[in-house]
Parts: sequence; structure tokens; C-alpha cells
Amino acid sequence: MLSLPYIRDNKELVIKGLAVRNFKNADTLIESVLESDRKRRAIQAELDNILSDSNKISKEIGKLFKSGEVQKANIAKEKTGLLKEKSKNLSDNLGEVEQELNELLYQIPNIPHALVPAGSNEEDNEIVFSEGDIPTLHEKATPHWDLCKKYDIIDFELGNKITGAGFPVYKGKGAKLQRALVAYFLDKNSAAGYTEVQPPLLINEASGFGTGQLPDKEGQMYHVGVDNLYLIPTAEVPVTNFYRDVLLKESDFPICNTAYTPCFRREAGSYGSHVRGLNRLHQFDKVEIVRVEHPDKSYEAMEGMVEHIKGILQELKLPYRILRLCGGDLGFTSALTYDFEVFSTAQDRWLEISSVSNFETFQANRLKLRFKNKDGKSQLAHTLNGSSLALPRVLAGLLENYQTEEGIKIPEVLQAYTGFDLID
RNA sequence: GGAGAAAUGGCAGAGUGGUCGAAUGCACUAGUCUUGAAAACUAGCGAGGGUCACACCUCCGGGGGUUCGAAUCCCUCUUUCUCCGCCA
Repeated sequence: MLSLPYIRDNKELVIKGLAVRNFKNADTLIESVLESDRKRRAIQAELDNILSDSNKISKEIGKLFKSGEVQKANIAKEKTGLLKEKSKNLSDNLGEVEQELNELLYQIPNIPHALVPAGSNEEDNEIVFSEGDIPTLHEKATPHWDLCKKYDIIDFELGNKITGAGFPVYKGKGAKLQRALVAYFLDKNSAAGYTEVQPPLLINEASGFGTGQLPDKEGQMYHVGVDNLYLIPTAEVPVTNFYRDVLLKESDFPICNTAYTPCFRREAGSYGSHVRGLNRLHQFDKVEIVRVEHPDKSYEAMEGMVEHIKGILQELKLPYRILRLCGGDLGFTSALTYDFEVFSTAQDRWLEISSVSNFETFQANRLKLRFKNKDGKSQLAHTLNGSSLALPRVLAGLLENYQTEEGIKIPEVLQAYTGFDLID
């Protein structure tokens, strides 16, 4: 959520930024926010004065009782009774206005970075980089869902039976390849300075709120009603929430974590080839990188994350490209996002395998994630995250691009992890 | 799951109805001393709101209540610890 002082001081910038997202009625919304804020401060000031008076009289009463002047004390008590009633009304009022203000603030997405192109949907995303050769496949090459069946490495039907659509069962070399990828990604991330962590897979409401899944987006998460907990949609949620209600020192930066977790998404999916096989799942594995940075360093850090992921894809020898998301496709909480896509030859389409975002202070504001700056003042930190990498589509890309008539080859860097070099 | 105890500033730890936003120690920051460092000494040192800046207000796990007045009393939730039970 945007911070109020920022909106107050940068009204025009905020409205302009929202326009890049095609956000409608931005100026009316911002105006109501500012109006609500004015109201809030006026009530607060009035309440503070009444409480101040009341505090003073209470102290008097204490003194009077001590010196035995009971009558005078009782007269003073009557005064505070009146003040009490007033302050009760005012604080109720304040509560209402604060809630109203918050509800308005929740509606405002993050302000896009200057690099974000205007645009309404994915067609307007900018391709900023591409690399790797698209392989020429043999004549009988097929999409991964057929390969999974042929080599019996991923069983979608068994998953249907056990749970439902979108919950595949990995078998034999498929399971081993999956485990190899997780280990390989974690090792790469560790080598790049990320601290490996294993967070809980269920989160409470406060955590969901901290990273912006709540309120409003609870439909995307599985909810365990009896305990009021949510299954994580990404490791970003628990790991970023490590730093909820935290006041850092400048010397704590940079903070770099990496976590492997299963991810759970309800997202009511459509049907058809776009969501077939591994393309979209309710449960999937992902290795995430999460950073907390000084605001002056966060874009440098983001650049580093992008380079890091490029390195992994180069080692895997997968053809990929990088997109800069346009305003219309940018996530609610993000200021700048780069998507990585791998080309799947057998499906003849690009598959999103990573998304690297800088949230600037948008999450930090909700998280109350701050640091003491050089002036000794508390300042909001920047949060960033990215997939490094999401498993199913990387797997899909590997299976499809590495298929030969003899079987599916394993990229060299993975062979030490799998212990085999061919799935046949 | 049952019984009991507890939750206070970055940490440890006093405080059980009236100058308590809170003693003390450690940590931290600045200074003195020193060739430098350490030690010692001196000073500062929680967070949020509000203000040009003060003033002022709020916060002692969360929420609610009693009272003129709550860190302190009551209710409730959460978490932690000890003992018992169960268990990978």
C-alpha cells in the first residue's frame, strides 16, 4: 500500500502513475484519500486535546486525594466524566474514518517505475532481451504431456484420483529430475549469496496482509477454515513476512534469502492446451529469491537478480527471453517486473518461468519494514523477489526441447544431480 | 489433550492503581583520555501519530472492560515455559 505522506507530497505523480496502469478514476480516488486524511487528522487533533485535558485533571485528582481534599476531588471527577464521553465519541469516529481511509488505500496499486511502458495487456509487454538457440526437433516430437505418459515420469490421472486436476504425481526419473532441479537451483542461489531458508507452508492472516494477498485476493489461496490459515501461493509470502514489524540497521543490507517450497494456487483455471499438463497447476514447486534492500540500491539489486537468472538459463541451455511488463500487465503490488519466458519448441509457445519484481516500499509499508537511516530516522525499506526458478514449466521446457528419438537428454549441469543422462 | 506459570525498550530484567514511557545492567552512538586500540569516565539512546518547529496524544503480547486515573485489577484470544498424556 502506498504511504500517506507520499500521496500527500506527490499527488500528481501518483495520478500519472496510475494512468500508466489504465487505472480508472484515479483523481477522484486520490482526492477522497486526501479528504479522508484531512478528516482523520482533524479528529485526531481534537481527541488529543481532550485526552490532554483529561490527563491533567486526573493528575490533579490524584494530588487532591493525597492531601485529603476529597470534596474538591469529587467535583473534578464530574468534569472528567464529561470529557470521557466526548473522547469516546471522537475515538469511535476516528476509528470509522481510519477504516474508510484504509479501504480507499487498499484500492490503490503501486506506482509503476518510469521504465514501465504504458499498455493494457500482455501484447504491450516489451521484449528487452533474448538468448539461446531454438532447437530443431525430430519429426515425432511431442508436447510434454505426451512425453510424461510415454516415459511414465509424471502421472496426471493418478493425481486426479488422489486429489483432483492440477495435482500431478511425479514418478521415477521424473521425481528424481524434479528433485535435481530443486537442488541445482538452491545451490546456484546459495553460491550467489542467498541464504537458504525453509519457511512454513501455511500462513496466518497477518502474513497474507503483509505481502498484499489479503484483503481482496483470498480467492487465490487455499484456506484452512478450522484454523484460519492459508496455504502459501509462493514462498514470497512467508519469507518476506520474516521482516514484518522489523526495524533494520543500514548495515543489515543487503538481505538475501532463497527458499524452496511447494506453492498452492486455487486460480479457477480455464481448459485447453494453454493450461494442459504442467502449464498451470494447483500445486507446484518453486525456488524463490527474496531480497530486502536500501531504497538507493534496490534497482541495482534487481539488475543482479536478472543477471543471476540469466546465468542459470544459460547453463541449462534453454532458449529464453525477458519481458518488461507494461502497466496493464503489472501486478498490483509491483513497481517494475521482468518476466522470463522459455521457448517450448514442441508447444510452439513461450512459457513464463520466472517473474522478478521490485515492490519498492509498497509491501514494506504494510509490513512495517523499516530501517534507521543516516539521520537516525525510520525509513521504509524496499522488497524484491523473483523465481529462481519455477519448476513445472522449466521441466516442460527441458522435456520438450531436449527430446530425441532415443529419449530425453538431461542437461550436463544437472547430470551430477540426477545420476542419469537420459530418460528412456 | 490435561494442570500450572509467564509475556515490559535491541537484549537481560525491576516495577502490582496516581509525576512510570517506565529503574538498573549489557549492547549501541558521540565525546574525553591514548601514538592507536582496549579500559575508564562523560553525555545520548524505544516506537508511532501530530507540528515549520515545539506542545500534545498513543503504545508495557493482541482485543475488550473496571476506574477520575491501569504496565499494575477483571474478561478473552495468542504465544512461550514447566509437569503429565499422546506421537513422527
